[in-house]
Amino acid sequence: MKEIQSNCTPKNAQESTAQTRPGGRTARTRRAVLDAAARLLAEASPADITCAQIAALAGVNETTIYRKWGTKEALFTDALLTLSAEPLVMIDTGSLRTDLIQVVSGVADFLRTPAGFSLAYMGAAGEDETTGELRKTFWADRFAKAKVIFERAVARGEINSAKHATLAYEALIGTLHFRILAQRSTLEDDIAEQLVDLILCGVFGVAHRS
Amino acid sequence: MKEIQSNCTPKNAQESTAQTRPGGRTARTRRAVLDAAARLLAEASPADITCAQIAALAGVNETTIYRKWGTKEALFTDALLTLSAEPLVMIDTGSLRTDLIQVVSGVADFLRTPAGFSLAYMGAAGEDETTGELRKTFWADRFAKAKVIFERAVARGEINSAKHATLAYEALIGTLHFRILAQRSTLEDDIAEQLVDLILCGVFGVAHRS
DNA sequence: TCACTAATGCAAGCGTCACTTGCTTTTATA
DNA sequence: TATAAAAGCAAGTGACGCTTGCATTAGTGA
Repeated sequence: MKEIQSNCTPKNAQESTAQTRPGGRTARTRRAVLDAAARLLAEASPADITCAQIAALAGVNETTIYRKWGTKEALFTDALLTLSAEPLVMIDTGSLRTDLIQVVSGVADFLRTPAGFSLAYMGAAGEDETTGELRKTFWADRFAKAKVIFERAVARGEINSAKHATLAYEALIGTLHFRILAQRSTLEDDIAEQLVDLILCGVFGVAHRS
Repeated sequence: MKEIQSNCTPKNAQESTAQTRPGGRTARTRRAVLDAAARLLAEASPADITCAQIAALAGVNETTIYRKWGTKEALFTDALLTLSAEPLVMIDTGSLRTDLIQVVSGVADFLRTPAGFSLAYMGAAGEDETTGELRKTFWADRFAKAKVIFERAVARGEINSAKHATLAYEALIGTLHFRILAQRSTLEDDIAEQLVDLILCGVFGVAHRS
């Protein structure tokens, strides 16, 4: 019933007739809507934004939105993913600790922005199938990238195995989300260092220092 | 405008006239509604439950709900808090590790239930002032209790200071919430041990063992 | 350049649901 | 037993997600 094709994959190429027309206008409209959504998400929570507002800001008819995305949630998911897709550099900085700090502070920076909050919010509150699909692929991808960091550390001889990569990454990122969503509190500037040191050395290790 | 008094505190006792009448019927209605809400929350997500359903199941008029709680969200918050208030034992088990495992596995058990999921969900997705107030006091209370555990560990000589108590607790519980909400995945039976060992010994400590 | 049709606009409407209001009825409680 | 708080009842409001049928615009292949 819901045919969501945010990317222009002509899935029903079964019979000869179905032609898509992704040139000029379609792409323009799509971008206008996603931009409008992003701009609104920078000022309000997804729940408080209506499709009518997005359509108006994008200079597009509301109907178009529903025809292209199917549901409001699918649109937000698309918009937020577009925003979050860019960064997340994972450069080899020479040590597990600095590698992790780099990633975690990047995520923290994003979560401090309204768009970042909205992405976390949608991830937690979304109910659509679209969102469901996405959760799996999104986090699977992140965990895979995190694993690379830990495997580099194994190669360096810092740790013996990377088998705690996923749980450690979950703890790092999960704490950030927990702060932002469940507590609705802020992230300190040095939250990345704090967390990484805790997860790497543990309470015993960290607490014995001072 | 919204006068929510889930507990029967006669806040407007300023002038002589305002009388509350908390006897029999009021308490009965309140309990019926909270029970109905809890029963529905065991089968569906808060977003999918309507006040009409709750009212019907409780054998109460919908108007009564709005007069007593003001908003649907406030009602759910009240219901879920009632459910979560009971357990959370924090017995001194003799070591920091077992103390933490006890608490974390208790929380994990709760989060595996529909009510537990709903509480986490409401905590993350709720927008009401009611929910906002609650977030602060709820977590402040939990953190205080967690701190006690760490202070016992200091007294035992296990660690030097309890200053990482809150962050460690946030990492433990945050990871559980992150699993349940952001990933919508499950919690393994031994998730508490895994997490506690990670947070206590760190990746370095745990990874070097095997 | 022109015909074809995908993509969009437009207008009207549907259904649900949170929430309100004015009035009547029930029932604690002094 | 009288008073008024608490609950019932009925009707309604407004917002909003989403749909539909038809007219209009504009890519695209010939």
